[in-house]
Amino acid sequence: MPRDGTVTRNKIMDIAQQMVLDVGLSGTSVDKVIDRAGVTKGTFFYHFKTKHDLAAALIERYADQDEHHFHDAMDKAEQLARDPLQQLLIFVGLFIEMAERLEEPFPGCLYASYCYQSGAISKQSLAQVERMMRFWRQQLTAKIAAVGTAYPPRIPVEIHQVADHVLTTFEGAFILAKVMKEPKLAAEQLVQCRNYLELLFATPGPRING
Amino acid sequence: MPRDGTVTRNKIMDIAQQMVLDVGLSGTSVDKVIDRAGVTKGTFFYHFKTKHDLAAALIERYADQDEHHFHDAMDKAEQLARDPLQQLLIFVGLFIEMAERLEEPFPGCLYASYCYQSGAISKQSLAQVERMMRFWRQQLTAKIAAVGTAYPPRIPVEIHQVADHVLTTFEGAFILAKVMKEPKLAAEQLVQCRNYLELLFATPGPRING
DNA sequence: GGTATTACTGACCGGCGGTACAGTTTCCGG
DNA sequence: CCGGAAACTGTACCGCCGGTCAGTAATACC
Repeated sequence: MPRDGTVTRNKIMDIAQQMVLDVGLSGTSVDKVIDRAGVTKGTFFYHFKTKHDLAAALIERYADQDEHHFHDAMDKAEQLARDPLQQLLIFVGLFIEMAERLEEPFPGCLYASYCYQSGAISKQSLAQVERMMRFWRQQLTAKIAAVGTAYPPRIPVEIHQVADHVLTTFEGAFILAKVMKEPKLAAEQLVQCRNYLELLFATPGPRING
Repeated sequence: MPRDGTVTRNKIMDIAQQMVLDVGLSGTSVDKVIDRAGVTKGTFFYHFKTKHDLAAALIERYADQDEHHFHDAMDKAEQLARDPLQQLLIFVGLFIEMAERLEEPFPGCLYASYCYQSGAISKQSLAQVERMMRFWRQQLTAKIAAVGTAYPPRIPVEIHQVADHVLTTFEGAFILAKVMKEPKLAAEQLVQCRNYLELLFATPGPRING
């Protein structure tokens, strides 16, 4: 047998994540996972002590990827512009571009999946989800605070609530897109979010759109 | 035994809905439901042919209540103002008031729960969820279209996408609030949504906030 | 070339899951 | 007061579920 077990481990995780996003963690049976992955039960429990262990591994990997996506987009945005408002709008714009590329009804967000099964998820995995949401809030709050000093908001707002609205839009849009079977919906809703940011911090002067 | 079975039936449904929102449908076992409801298994399957039958009954009842809430709020808004923009802002405002009253981390939305378990839910129940979301879209699109003719949007938008943003905010905010354990978050995010509507349709003239 | 370690197999188990069903109590119309 | 429907009970069934374990194949190292 080959020596590198990470291949098998990743295959199991890929299939499991797919299933979790489809039927939830409780609905995802080990039997079905190993069946689709083409491995035996012994293999599964060699890589993961328990089913909760798998769930923890899934959310950890997902959070890692998420954090990388965030930094990639933010770095890119900060390279493309010096003005904080432009950076913010570009940041959201990059995710709009990504969302626009989606053709089929995409799987959804693992954070939301865990959230709506919270009673069946370990405290640690739940804490990981919360940590990631606070990460988004913190990072975006910092950026938007910088925007706010340069461009006074046209309506008095709490900066961190504006930051939260970006994540809110993500999570909400995923649900709408899934239910309505309209992949484009995610991008459309992010556009609304960007519109809000644009209007909120727009200088009253010349013109907004162009 | 009492003749009115609807009491028992409702008790089962109440407990089941609570559990579904906590652990998902797959995680909600009939055994636990009847245990908490204090009835026997036979009783359960007298009222519901199958577990999927219960799920269908739950979403049907939920949709009914949802539709009533919608109409209640819209009727009230239309009574309190004649201007469509004011009606729209009041409509959202009424939901903000409701959300502000929440003290503890509230249960969440059944639509979202079903959405993130779609593979384990019957086509009919899923169709019901989709129908309700299209109901919201349609109703709000009509109202916002009226607003749009009176107040030209400051950014060119598709009206139905603006309508969708209200539902998007609801669904997204529920998730954030649950994960962060901040009940107030739902209200805060609806405020952001109202801000967007306000800014989008504001007359450029005198002032927005007051 | 032997040995320790890693990667994997496949059979097995106790329990809980949803479901069926035959019987029992309650109540209402006639 | 009696038949019959509605509401409910108790139990038994069986498949699937998460998890265990003893064993085997392949490789890495010495």
